[in-house]
Amino acid sequence: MSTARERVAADIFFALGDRTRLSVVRKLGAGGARSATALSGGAKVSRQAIVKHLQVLEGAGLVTHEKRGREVLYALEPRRLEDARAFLDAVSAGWDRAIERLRQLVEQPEHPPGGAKARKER
Amino acid sequence: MSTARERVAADIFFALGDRTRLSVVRKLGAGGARSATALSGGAKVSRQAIVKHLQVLEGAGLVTHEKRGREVLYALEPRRLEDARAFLDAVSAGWDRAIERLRQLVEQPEHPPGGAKARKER
DNA sequence: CACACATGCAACCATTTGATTGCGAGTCAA
DNA sequence: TTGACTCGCAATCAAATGGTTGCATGTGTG
Repeated sequence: MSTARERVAADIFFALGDRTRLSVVRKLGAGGARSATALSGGAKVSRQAIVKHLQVLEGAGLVTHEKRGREVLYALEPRRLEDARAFLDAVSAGWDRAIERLRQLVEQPEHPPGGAKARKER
Repeated sequence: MSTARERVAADIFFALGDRTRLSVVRKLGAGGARSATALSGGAKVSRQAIVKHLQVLEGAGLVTHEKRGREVLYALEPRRLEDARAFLDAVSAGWDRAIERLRQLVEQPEHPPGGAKARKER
């Protein structure tokens, strides 16, 4: 039952599936922890928009926050990125196996398992 | 810069950031090419919903379609998954470097390497 | 204290998303 | 030809999303 893990993966991918959020993730990955105000500096959207995006990222577990005096620093959580990568790897691996099975069927059309799903020439 | 690539990555992640679509991707990865009707068999949504999701996936380059008689078979495009993984790797690598720089600053606050790069936090 | 700065909260808005339904058209087999 | 099956298109709709603005609160510094 990969349903639970699948939901987690969907949350992660959803969080990454926005240009503004992806830009935030890249900035955090490249430069370390920063505040929402600092992050909104180079962005084209307002600070509040950045804050909402950070909340989405944190909801997906990709980011954590820490109060530091009067400001709040957000930092990347690279383990979550690892989870996303694991999902991609799993799908890719399954696809490779499927391709291999298909090739074996094509190269050895001895006795198809059941239904005659053969293609017709017209 | 990386803006163009970032947009592509965002499209890929967006396409993967939906539970129904992610389920479709996993099914295609596990079982090979299938039609939209076949994919909607086990799903909780209608065929048209699946078709729309497949169009989103195809728009992100994650899936291709091929007409096969009266039905249309959709197949996974694993190279696009590779692109997504590459992005995750790049962010993780950048994060590792950032951590390393930070640790060096903490352990040796004497003379930072190089010049006055960008350690002006506000 | 007073001021500047950073955050938090809430209301509000336009657009997008995800999904449904109905119907017309193409394709295959009996 | 007829019937069964699959696909594509269009209209429609509720909810989510991304964004803004205004204002109140908290925090550090001179």
